[in-house]
Amino acid sequence: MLRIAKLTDYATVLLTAMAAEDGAQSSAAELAARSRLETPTAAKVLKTLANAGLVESRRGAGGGYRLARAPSAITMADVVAAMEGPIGMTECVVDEGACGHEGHCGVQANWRRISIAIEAALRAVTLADMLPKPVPRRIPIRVLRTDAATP
Amino acid sequence: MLRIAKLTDYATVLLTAMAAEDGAQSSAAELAARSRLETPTAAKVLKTLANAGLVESRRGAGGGYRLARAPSAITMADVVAAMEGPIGMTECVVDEGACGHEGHCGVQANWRRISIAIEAALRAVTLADMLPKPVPRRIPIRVLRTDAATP
DNA sequence: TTAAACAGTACCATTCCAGTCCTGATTGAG
DNA sequence: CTCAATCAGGACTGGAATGGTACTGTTTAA
Repeated sequence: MLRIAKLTDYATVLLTAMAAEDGAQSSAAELAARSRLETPTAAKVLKTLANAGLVESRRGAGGGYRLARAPSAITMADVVAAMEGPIGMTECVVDEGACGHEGHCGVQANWRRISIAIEAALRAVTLADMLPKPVPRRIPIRVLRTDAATP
Repeated sequence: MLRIAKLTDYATVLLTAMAAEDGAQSSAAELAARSRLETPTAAKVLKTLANAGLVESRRGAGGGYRLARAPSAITMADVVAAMEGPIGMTECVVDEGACGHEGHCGVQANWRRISIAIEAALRAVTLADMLPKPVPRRIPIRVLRTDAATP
């Protein structure tokens, strides 16, 4: 049904919990409790987010996680890419040469256009927008005219 | 990586093959050969598309499939929905009450907004656009302001 | 009557995902 | 200096979903 992975959803929940505390730092266990997730699961997600550079970690006693940037500077495209890898609706958008149908496939270029449009949609929504009581926003998006001739 | 199912991709390939022959009718085996897919796989996809009403089938000798509407009247949102069910980035967008975190989840409404925007992006691209040598198009999309207060 | 072709269902093998656990490295506090 | 808290990094497992395939039945034209 074209959905994000559960862990990606958890990531947004954890990130909004971190955004709500405005720069403070919390341990994985604290964030898990506040987000009502199991601690090991939350820890796994936070590690992934740290590797992607979306959150900063401090080890040792009194350590924890906090956002690496302002909530308005973290987009949903960042989160999805951090958890699931590069965004692409089809295999061939991400891994060129993995499909076997390339060369005689007429829809490849068009799926690439659509993927770019959807990534733009995700990039237009920031973590700040995901906080409860969302700010009304309009998100203009256009699909590129061609693959190569991008202005 | 936020991708459509392989069968959905096959569906677009088969549908473009049908669009290219402009109203004529072909058997599943013919379409499979033209699309370089295995016949049983193509047949499975075509059956699903027929159930969804995107293609019309005729049984018996000389039967086959053809598009149920003009290529410009079939959108990628139709195709994805036909193959994968209702479009929604998270469980709770599609199956309300299946998550257990509903009620205390602050991101639910926002994922719904994003899902609507992405569905709009898919609805803006038609089968006619997916044919080789795509028509240049711009696809304006906006995320709804709220869930309920939709004009 | 027969053969072509779709319809429906069931099945299996593989892959992927979610969740958990364990061990090691780092750091602050006593 | 020692200890406890905390993150880092794999490894592992159960279950679900995906994708292919096969089989049987039904419809239709010749």
